[in-house]
Amino acid sequence: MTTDRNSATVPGKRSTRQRTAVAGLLDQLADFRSAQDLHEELRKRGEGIGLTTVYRTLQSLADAGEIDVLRTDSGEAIYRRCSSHHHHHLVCRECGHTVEVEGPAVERWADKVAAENKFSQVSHTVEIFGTCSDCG
Amino acid sequence: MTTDRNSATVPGKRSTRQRTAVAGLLDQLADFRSAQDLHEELRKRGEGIGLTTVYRTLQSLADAGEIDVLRTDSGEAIYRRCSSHHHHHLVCRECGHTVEVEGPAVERWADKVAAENKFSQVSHTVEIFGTCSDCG
DNA sequence: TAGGATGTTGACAACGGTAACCAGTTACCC
DNA sequence: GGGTAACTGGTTACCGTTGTCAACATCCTA
Repeated sequence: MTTDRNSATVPGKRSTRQRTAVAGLLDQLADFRSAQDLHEELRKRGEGIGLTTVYRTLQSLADAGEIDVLRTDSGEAIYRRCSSHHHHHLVCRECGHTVEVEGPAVERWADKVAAENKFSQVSHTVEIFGTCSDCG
Repeated sequence: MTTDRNSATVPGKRSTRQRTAVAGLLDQLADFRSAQDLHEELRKRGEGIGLTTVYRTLQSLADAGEIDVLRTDSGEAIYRRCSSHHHHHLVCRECGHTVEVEGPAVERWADKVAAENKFSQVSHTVEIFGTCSDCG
């Protein structure tokens, strides 16, 4: 263990009850969730926390690379605590269940395509959506 | 030529001046553009057309598979006329310049990963973003 | 080709997710 | 413990997008 993953906070930020609660909830959940979803869950658990604070906290966690952000078809942002190394996702459309996947060949392919077309500062999004065996 | 690509309209829909204008503009543009962007461009060209109509037309074109839809980091939808076969995009973050790319190996990889995890009805999004040589 | 049924348009209002504001509160450092 | 700078959260504002509905255009039929 290189870092303390639980109750992980963003360096340079103060440790508050609210931030701890958001980080802690994300640690427990395996699926991608929307900000409003997380806010509702926190209140359901008795955490007094404002929606604004949830948005702010998620944003700073995302900026710090602590969590991953995806967009649903409707354009809503969804968040999930992920491992720190580069990876992609296999996400169930029904329940949000997520599997982290790796594809070294895909990384190489993307870099090659970008280079062939003289693009620089390359990033890519690769997400696979489907219906998981529980929902199938 | 199997189908008439220019002035392409959606089957079952009436052919109106506004729909023709939107489809025609998309035919001319090589880059991904937002609905508001397209609306502004059409008005600049003297086309009387409402923003609502632009949104509706883009939606029906997208539903019919006539155009591709992507989401920017900010969640805004952007649209582009694309070839009909399955492909992905290499998109310039600065100017929206787009290159259609293919990656058979990526398709196979995505299918394999999904199958290994027992996911069905699989789709995937693969987009590469970077800075093109003109903007670099 | 006229006339009507029905799909389409567009100004406007509403909506939903997200971000800005700012006064009150809290964590951190000495 | 006390000062200060960061944080919180209710509220308001924002922005992309969609719903509404009366006026209108298209297309079919006679």
